[in-house]
Parts: sequence; structure tokens; C-alpha cells
Amino acid sequence: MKRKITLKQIAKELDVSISTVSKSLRNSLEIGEETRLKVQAFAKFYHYKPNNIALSLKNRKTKTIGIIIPEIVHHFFSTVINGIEQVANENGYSVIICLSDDSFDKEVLNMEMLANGSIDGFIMSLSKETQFRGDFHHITEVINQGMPVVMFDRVTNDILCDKVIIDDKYAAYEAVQSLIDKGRKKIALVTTVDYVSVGKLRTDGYTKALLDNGIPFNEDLIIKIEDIDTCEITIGKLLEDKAIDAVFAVNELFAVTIIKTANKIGLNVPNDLAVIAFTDGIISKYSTPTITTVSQSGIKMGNKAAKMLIERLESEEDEEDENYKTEVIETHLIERESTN
Amino acid sequence: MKRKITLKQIAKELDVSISTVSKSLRNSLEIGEETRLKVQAFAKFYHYKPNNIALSLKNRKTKTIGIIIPEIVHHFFSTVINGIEQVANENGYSVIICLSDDSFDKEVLNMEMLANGSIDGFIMSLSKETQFRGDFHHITEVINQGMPVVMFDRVTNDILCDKVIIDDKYAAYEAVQSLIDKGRKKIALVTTVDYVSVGKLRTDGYTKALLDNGIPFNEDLIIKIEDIDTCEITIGKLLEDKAIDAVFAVNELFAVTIIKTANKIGLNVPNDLAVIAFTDGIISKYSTPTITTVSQSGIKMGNKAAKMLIERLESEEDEEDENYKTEVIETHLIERESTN
DNA sequence: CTGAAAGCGCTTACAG
DNA sequence: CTGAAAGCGCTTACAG
Repeated sequence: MKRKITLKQIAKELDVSISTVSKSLRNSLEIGEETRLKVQAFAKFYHYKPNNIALSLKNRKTKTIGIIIPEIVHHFFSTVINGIEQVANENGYSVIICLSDDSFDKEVLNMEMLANGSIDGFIMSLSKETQFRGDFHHITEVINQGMPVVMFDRVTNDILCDKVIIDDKYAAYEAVQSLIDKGRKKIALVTTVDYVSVGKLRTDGYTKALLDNGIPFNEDLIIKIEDIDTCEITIGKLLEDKAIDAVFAVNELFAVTIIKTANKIGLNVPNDLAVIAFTDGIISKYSTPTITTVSQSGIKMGNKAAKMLIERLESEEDEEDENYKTEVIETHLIERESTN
Repeated sequence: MKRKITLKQIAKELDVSISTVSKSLRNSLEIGEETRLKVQAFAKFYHYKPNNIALSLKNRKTKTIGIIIPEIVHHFFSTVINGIEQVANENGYSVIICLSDDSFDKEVLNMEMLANGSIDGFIMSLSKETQFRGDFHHITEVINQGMPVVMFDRVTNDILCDKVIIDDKYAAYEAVQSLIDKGRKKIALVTTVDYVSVGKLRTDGYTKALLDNGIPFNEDLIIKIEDIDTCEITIGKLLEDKAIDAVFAVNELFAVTIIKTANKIGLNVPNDLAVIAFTDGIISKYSTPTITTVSQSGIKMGNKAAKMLIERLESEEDEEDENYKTEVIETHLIERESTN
């Protein structure tokens, strides 16, 4: 049990000053070659590695990125983390991840905790509750302290900062248009409650596609699901009562539930009912039938978000040019068996 | 853009010493009430929060746990993280997550990086490559430095430390036994390559169940899949040539592929072919038919691992009693449509 | 009751 | 060429 070795110990052992050791290890030409090599050899032998915490304190930067997401057991979010991790590591950053569990309080707590010196900047996606409340003071505060924030996916217009999103409205439009192109006339929308920003935008896209094609908009064909566990009944009713021939679901969990319900009441997917889902995840790929989806590349989102954050962190701190950008990641339709 | 306020600034502003401020904020009775309240009010007004990094340096502990896992886009691992996060947060710890991508080098790099002061202890699951090489020097080193390590799921006997696992062999045994109980006679095993510790154990359980029931063990019925993308052909052959009536798959991805392949060649699951998978994830729940699985609770594993680590961290450092424990998390069979 | 000093582990401008 | 000093932000034993 040898504790990690420090500069001080090396200095003592070699009978030189701490400064000399430090400089030798950083290969400063200030130090005579003989001493330098001696110190380096000794340090190498004892596996000396500078203490990150001490460096952070000294440099006033930690080289770590804080990530706050609602939920990790979610293919999309894991994917984004992967993307962030990639470019973070390439640039010598590590990441520290906190989960808000879609709770406002946890989001605030986590941000405060990380903001106290543990990280250099945030990458985050808002919790449902935060979006519902519209209370973003914790984020403003962090930004005011000079800590950059990049938001992705679930963002808000109320905060000025870098963002990376997909064009939810347009992507939804395209998806619905593809259904119309295939001759579907009565298209339902299964979505989330309105305060989730992306849910709202996808609804807009859905509506616009219908209207642009002269299809009457029918409120009854929109179902807003609050809780996935109780949705089957609502969905069953929709399918039985409304004689629809297609559904656009705002995520793949809804989509797979729709398919299963349809099967139960004797509807064939895709013949009787076409199904498209937002978010290309693992379920869509392995469901039977496989599900046509709008793919939003989490990896790309993560890459981009990390790039934006690191760029800001390393840009000479000329804090004045706060020209925040919003990057839009491209989506595309992945055609599978649930449409034809 | 007001940078975060420090003790020093408060001291200056209030014209007292830094010590006085520090003590006041920690509510030390050493300080006169008047001063104490004045300082506290001021600090509150400016949202003073102590700098974590400084505290870490001072206390020589960071109150953060390092997690190293092979892959985050994996329901089981995300689930474990969730479990770790829960009890970590309850105990005032945060977590920092690094991914090894199943690569030995990344695992080593990440561990070295975190070991340099950033965290107090590790919770980890070995990368495939590490298991393949059998090289664990990076872990030994960390432990020798006095940093506790808890391993979960993919562990090794070559390292002495706390571990939390499931009884892979027994769970596999049970699963196969349940197939036998349902009258299945010719049961195949679809597994991973042998160096993945859990793969090996599950194979052992499978074999034992067969032998215990007087069913001849047939090497040809065991398929080892290296790469999920090319497995369909191998699986197809198994199903067509071997006339099996049940399959035990070592994970749900294999299981769902088996089911899809079976469907293609006209086999009905579960009538012609029963399927059981290890690891209860999201696919099993939403596949058609839904898949009977051995559930290993990632949440519980994470909870337990975090508890063990924190306990060790906070146990008075009486480092001598290194009585390492291995906790076994219970599994159970979740019966669904793929068996009957 | 208040403050100066030492220290956590490091770096770097400044003396010598 | 080497080292003492100051400092990052904090805490705490010790003086006064």
C-alpha cells in the first residue's frame, strides 16, 4: 500500500527542491540536464503522475465536461453520451454524468454541485419538469458565472446559449408526407404532453403536412400520452373507433405498443395500418414488423455538442463575442417493414 | 459575468480574515454571533458555495466515484449506472463515467486518468479485450495505491477486491431446466466467445442441466458468436440442420435474432421452438413474441456495488481488514410468450 | 473572539 | 543552474 507519490517526496528523496522537480518533469531547459534526467528517471520508476485535483486548482480549469440528462436508460441519450465522450477524450477532456430523472429539483441540485468547480462547462438536455415549469434560473446562474452551457434536443428559447437540435418540425413533416405519398388518408398522431418542447414541434410538423396536402385536420386523431404504462387502452380505442390507416408516433415505444395493439384487434401492419416512429432506437430494429423511423443521430449530436463546448472553453476567453449558435443535425427516414 | 465568489473576496469585503469567514460559514461557535451572522448573510446573498476542487485537495478525498464500463448503449449497463447513481447521490457522492469501448487500452487510459486524484474509488466491469488478455496490472496498481475497486458482472478471479455478480452458472441451469420441464429435448445454446467470463459460466450451467437430466451433451448444439452482425447465417444453419426444439441464448439480441430467423424458415415460436434469453432488457419486452428471460437486476447490482464501495471508503481507513466480499444478486425467470 | 500560519499538490515568476 | 516564495481555494490547529 504505497500511496501515490508526490513532487514533495521526490524532492526529498533526491535532495533537491520541489521547484526543481516540477521543472525537470516538464522538461524545462532551465534545469541542468543531469538533474533533469535523474529526476525523470526517478519519477518514471515510481510511476509519478501529477495530481489532477492540484492541477485543476492551480489552473482554474478541470478539463472535464459535465453532462446532465433526464435518463440514461434511453437509447437516444446513451448514444449522445457516446458521441460526447468520443470528442471529449480526443481533446483530453473527461466527462462526468448526472441524471435528473426528469426532476427539476435533481437537475438544479446536480448543476449546483457540478458548478462548484468540478467542471469547466455543461452539456445538457432539459428535464420534463423543468420544461413544464419554465424555470431556468439555475441555468442562467451558471452562465452568468462564466460557465458555458450547450443544450441539446430538449432545449428552450428562454436561454441564450449554444444549442444542437434536430429540425423536429420538418422531420415530422417529412415523415407524415411520406405516409401521404403512400396513399394514406387518415393519419393519427400519438404524442407526448405539450410542454415537452420536441413533442410540440413534431405536432406542428404533423399538422402542417396534413394541411399542405389538403387533408382536414382532426383533433380527435391526436392522442397525448402522459404515461406509457396506461396508454394501451387509449391506443386501442383510437384504432377501433377512428378507422385510421396510418399512425405517426413520436417515439418508438409508442410505435411498438401501437403495433402490438393493432395485431391484437386483427389489424395487419403495414397493410391495414402504416406506422412511423420518431427516434431510431433498438426497438424499431428488432420489433416485428421492424419499424420505419426518423433517425436522429445521437452520436452526431453528442459530437457536435462537445465540439461546440470545447471550442468555447478554449477560445481565449474573449468572452465578449457571445454569438451563440444553434446547430441543426440532419435526420433521415429509415424505411422498414411497418410502412410500404 | 461575475465569477464565483471566494472566501478571500468575502473576507476582504467584510474586512475580516479568511479564517473567520471560513469558520463562520461552518457555523463554528468559536466565532462571535454577530460576525458569524454577518458573514453568513453576505455569503448567502452572493450565493457562496465552497469550491469542490479546493475541498478535494484539502481533504484528500473527492466524494466522487469513477465508473468504467465497456459500453453505455446497452440496457443492462445503463441500468447499473442508474443503480450506482441512486445510492451515490444519497450519500453525497457524484459519479464520473468512462467507457472502455471494450478496448484494453482505453480501459487502462481511463483508469490511469481517474486514478490521479479525480476519484476516491472505482466501480467497473471488465472490457472484453481485458478479459481476453488476462492482463489486469492496471487494476492491481490502483488497488496497491490504496484506491478501492468494486467489480461487477464481468469480473475476474485474478484480482482480489469486492465484487458483485449474479450466479451465472446457476441461473443458466435454471433456465435450461425450465425448458426441460416443459418437455423440450434438444436444446441448443447460443453464446459468446469463451473468454467473456459470464459466457463461460452460462455454458457450464447449460451443460450441467443437460447432464443432470440425462440428456446427452452435444457439442454441435453450441454456437459461439463473435460478431452479432454476421450471426444470422450460423443461426439459420443451426435451426435448419439440427432439428432442435429449444434455444437458450446468452443475451436478448441473440434471442430476437433467433426468433426472426425461425419465423423466416417457417418455425413457430414457441410451438416449434422455445426461446429463453439471458438479461431482461427492453427488446425482450417488446419483441413479438415477447421473450422469456433470466432477469438480472442492473439496478440492484448498481445499488450493491455503490454501497460496498462507499462503505469501504468511509470505513475509518483501517486498511488492514481486507476481507473482500463477493455479493451475489438474485435472478429470476420472467416467463413470456417465447416459451410455453 | 479573531487571525496568522501551515498545508493539501502543484506551477511559475522572480532571486540568487 | 537551483530554490524560495506566492498562489490556486479551502480548513484547522495554534497564538494572542
